[in-house]
Amino acid sequence: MDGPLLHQLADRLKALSHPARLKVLVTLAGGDGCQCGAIVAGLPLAQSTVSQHIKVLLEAGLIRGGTEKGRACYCLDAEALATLRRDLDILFSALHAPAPDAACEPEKAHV
Amino acid sequence: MDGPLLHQLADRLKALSHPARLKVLVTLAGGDGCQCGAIVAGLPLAQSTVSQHIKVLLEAGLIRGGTEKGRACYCLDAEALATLRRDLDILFSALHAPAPDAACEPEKAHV
DNA sequence: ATCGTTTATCGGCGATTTACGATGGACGGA
DNA sequence: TCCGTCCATCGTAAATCGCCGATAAACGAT
Repeated sequence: MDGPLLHQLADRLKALSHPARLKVLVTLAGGDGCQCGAIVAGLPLAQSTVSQHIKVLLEAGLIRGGTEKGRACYCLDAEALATLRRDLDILFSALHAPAPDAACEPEKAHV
Repeated sequence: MDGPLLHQLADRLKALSHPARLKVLVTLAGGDGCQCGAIVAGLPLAQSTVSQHIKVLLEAGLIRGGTEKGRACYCLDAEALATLRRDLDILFSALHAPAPDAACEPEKAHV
């Protein structure tokens, strides 16, 4: 887990760090098809705003698609999502503290 | 995966969506102890900036600790990290497209 | 040819983020 | 006591974000 790797991971996490964008992903996975209209309908946001969120997900490489013939058509990039999931697993594995002597519990707060 | 859940997950992901903060977590897991000084030394940032990143992680509940006696002492919140990992697993599971008829490949780009 | 629909992009606004230096408090050592 | 170190906080500047309405492009239908 060195510098560039963390940077790249942070970028993808940033794309996920907004409820609207998470909802877009879940909606796309819902099989309701790929229409953008359906996505807009499911969010309390203006169409232009949703379009921008989609753009963020596209640029992060988490979804694929575009506008084919007047109609938009987006879908999850399963491969990218799998890669992200794997990278997160690596991160969380790296985050397993190696038996800390419990020397770090200032107050543990109102237990 | 409904609204509030996505919102709460997005908040935690936001805390992770910066390379410096990821590095802080990895450093804390490195067992180098909990010193803030060690963290600052490992980052190309000013001490005040690092302190703010630590604050973000604290507020997200991903790390615990504080300043005990002049010296700072932080450590990963293993429980919170485990919860986050589980929530991410739920998300990624929800993101498994249910056999999309491959009807969504506008151009697949320059293959 | 003209409309209505769908979607992306532009311009702008307020809020938030990221970064820094400076300041101040708490502590240990000389 | 007087420094030096360590850390959090404040104030601030620059950049980015999140949102919107308006607009424009592409298309189908009339």
